[in-house]
Amino acid sequence: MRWKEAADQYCSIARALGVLGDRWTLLIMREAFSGVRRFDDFRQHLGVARNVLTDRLQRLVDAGVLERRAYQDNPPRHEYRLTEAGRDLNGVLLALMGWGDRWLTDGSGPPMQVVHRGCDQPITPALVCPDCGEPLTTRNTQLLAGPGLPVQTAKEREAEVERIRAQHAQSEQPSNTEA
Amino acid sequence: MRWKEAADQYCSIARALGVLGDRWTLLIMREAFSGVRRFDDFRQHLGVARNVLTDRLQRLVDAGVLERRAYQDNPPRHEYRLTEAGRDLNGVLLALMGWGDRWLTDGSGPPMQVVHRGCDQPITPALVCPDCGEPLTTRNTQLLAGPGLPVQTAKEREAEVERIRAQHAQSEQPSNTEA
DNA sequence: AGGGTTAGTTGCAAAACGAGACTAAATCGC
DNA sequence: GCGATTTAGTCTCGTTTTGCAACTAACCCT
Repeated sequence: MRWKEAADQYCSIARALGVLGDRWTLLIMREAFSGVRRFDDFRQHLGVARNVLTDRLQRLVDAGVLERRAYQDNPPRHEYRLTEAGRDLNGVLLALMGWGDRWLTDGSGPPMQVVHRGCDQPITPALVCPDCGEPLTTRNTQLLAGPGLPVQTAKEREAEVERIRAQHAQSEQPSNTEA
Repeated sequence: MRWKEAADQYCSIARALGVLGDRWTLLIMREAFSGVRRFDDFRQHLGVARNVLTDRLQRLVDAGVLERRAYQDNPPRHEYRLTEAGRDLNGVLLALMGWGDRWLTDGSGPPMQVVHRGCDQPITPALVCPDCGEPLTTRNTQLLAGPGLPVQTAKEREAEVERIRAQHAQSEQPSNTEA
């Protein structure tokens, strides 16, 4: 995959990563969420090289995640603001933060905490079924082909899943009572 | 930032991205979630270079997200399996997929759909407050310093947030009724 | 013995990145 | 009025990281 092809894949994760999937982009978004709008502030907070920052901001603007707008005319100066699509990345960032809190802690607790206005105390955001409110896990969810997946592709994937499932039989044999 | 420093930052997003934040890693995890365990299957599904895949798998094992275990002895062959930390990335991947579904669609609908066993119909996972069940947005949540953040760092950040908030006053002036 | 399978390693060329110098246009201090 | 400063970049160059293809290793099948 030569990375332009990300958008062509029949997978929203791949598409999303085509926009967001490099070392800096999601950190840039984190800064944007914390209110940063200006080139030099992004640069200093992150320590990212100028040319790289230029490139990433441009991509994010192209992807419709940030908006470049003038905040003064003389001399012309621009700032980068979250669009609605950008604001909608909230969930991705919270999910990442939660995972980091749970698995990459140094023992002193989370560096930052989410507070829900109204409840007014630290929470750990939960990913739930919008219908019944139950938390979603690997075991109680399933990924099925949607309308955006061509039938041919769906069939090929189904066959591949079958082939791989067959491998699992082999691995489970060595006296493993484990799931 | 020279990328070893990710783990040292007082930010769980940065820490998480220190493990997951490159072009391939989250795609590798997507494959792992779909049941893939073997080197050559990862390689063929993703089209990633062998040496890069070797490196990424090793990092994921070091990070405790995947586990490398033998599935046969003669010749020795290994497979890569999700650990509990790996399985817990479910939320991150679902968040990414949801965002991609909403903002990077080609008009034909989502390629894949989440089905909650029990409800048995396609859902869009929701990120909610675990206490009251209300959906979390940028506007009804707040990030505050947690116990893992040194007081000195917290103070510095507070001052910086203040400086940046001052910039916003300038931007809002040009006859913008917008929030 | 020859070919196939699986999980890599190695070497080399191409692309991406990092650091710092440099530019442009206007304002600030004096 | 003049040099320093601010902001948002661009340019250059040396280092890293990738991608690709060839090769290795250890075993199986026929």
